[in-house]
Amino acid sequence: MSENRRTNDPEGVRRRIVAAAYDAFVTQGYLATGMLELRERASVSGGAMAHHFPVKRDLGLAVIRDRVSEAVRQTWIEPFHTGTNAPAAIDSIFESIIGELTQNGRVSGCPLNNMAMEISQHDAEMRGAVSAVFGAWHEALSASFETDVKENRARELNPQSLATLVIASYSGAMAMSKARQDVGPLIDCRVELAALLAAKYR
Amino acid sequence: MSENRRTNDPEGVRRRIVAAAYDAFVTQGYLATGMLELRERASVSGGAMAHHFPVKRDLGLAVIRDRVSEAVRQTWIEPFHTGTNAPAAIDSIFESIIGELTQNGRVSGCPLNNMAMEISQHDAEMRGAVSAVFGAWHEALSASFETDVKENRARELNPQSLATLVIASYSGAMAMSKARQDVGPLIDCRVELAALLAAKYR
DNA sequence: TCCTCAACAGGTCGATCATCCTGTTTTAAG
DNA sequence: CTTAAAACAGGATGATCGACCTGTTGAGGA
Repeated sequence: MSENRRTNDPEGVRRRIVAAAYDAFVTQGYLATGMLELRERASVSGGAMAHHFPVKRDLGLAVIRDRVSEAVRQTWIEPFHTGTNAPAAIDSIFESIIGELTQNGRVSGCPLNNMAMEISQHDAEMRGAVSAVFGAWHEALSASFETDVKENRARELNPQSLATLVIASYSGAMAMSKARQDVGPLIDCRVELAALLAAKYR
Repeated sequence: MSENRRTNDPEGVRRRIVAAAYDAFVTQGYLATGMLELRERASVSGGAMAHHFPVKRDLGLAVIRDRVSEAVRQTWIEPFHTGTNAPAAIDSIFESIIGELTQNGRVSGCPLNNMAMEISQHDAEMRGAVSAVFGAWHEALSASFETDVKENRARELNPQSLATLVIASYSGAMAMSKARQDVGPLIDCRVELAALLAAKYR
């Protein structure tokens, strides 16, 4: 009956906060984003914020575990379950990411890498959460390489170290592209990785 | 005659501030380091700090232009002027960095990459300074590759994109090593890059 | 010697930060 | 229906941030 009935939607409020925090952390950084700004972005009161995330650190952990890991999974793990071989999937991922960055005009960087660089020396638990996402990413890639070796699509190939190279070159290229605000480094790495993988897959 | 005679050493004070800021920015990050903390680290008064660096941004620019660029030059550009070919120099650089990180026990990351990730979306001028260092780095590497091609030590090689791959994979591997606090990713990339370059240089 | 300004000392300022507090409303168990 | 706890509202709080202020001391040119 009362008009301004109080919202009582725990999961929804929590999701709104985490979503707003993910956007802000990825585009501006963790430290550069204040809790007050997040309250406004998510349209929640101080009481609601304190209830769901008493300290900022908890929110950082939730963003990594819920959103960042999901983003990595969708863009870098899911494509390897479509049946194609690893080089084709990798090239397709680079292509779509370069396309997205080109059309929206600015490079905000790899979400995982952004979080990793800023927090890994401050908080051991957040560093662990970031490390776990890197681990899952690396595992998916190396498993894909290993499958290709077992099914004789490739040979003379170390799945572990090659997966590391792919992840590292992507992360580094994204960092360079972010610093230059230009997708050139990503394009270069796409070409070089494609040539490198083609050599191993023939 | 007076005992606590005031120090009057502009260059010295400035160098102490920039040195302290470089250490702090690289190990903790730019935003995580306060001006008060830097005053204490460099043992300078608020007046001296305000005189040399009225705003924090000026200090960030000085650190990038004086220290970060010099660090990149010493570790990643100087070795290519010793006469050896590019792959040998690159492998040697990886070896020494891995050795240093292993013996001092912790991974604080690539100074350039640390600064780049944190500030490139906040300040256009600092982003430009970071971008210039990346540019010098890339130019030195690609010039070294080009020399090797001209003198028939290598062929079928794109100096530009290959240089990007080397820088990106190093930066990315350093980011991963920092997140995991383990030099494994750097070792993997060293091995993979050595094999890749060996194939192009035979 | 006088004088000007860079160099430095020490403290202060408002703003913003993350966190916490009291009080009220909703939910759900008993 | 009662009641305890979760969910939320709307501030308040001390700490810390970057920036700045007035005053003093040094160096160097006229």
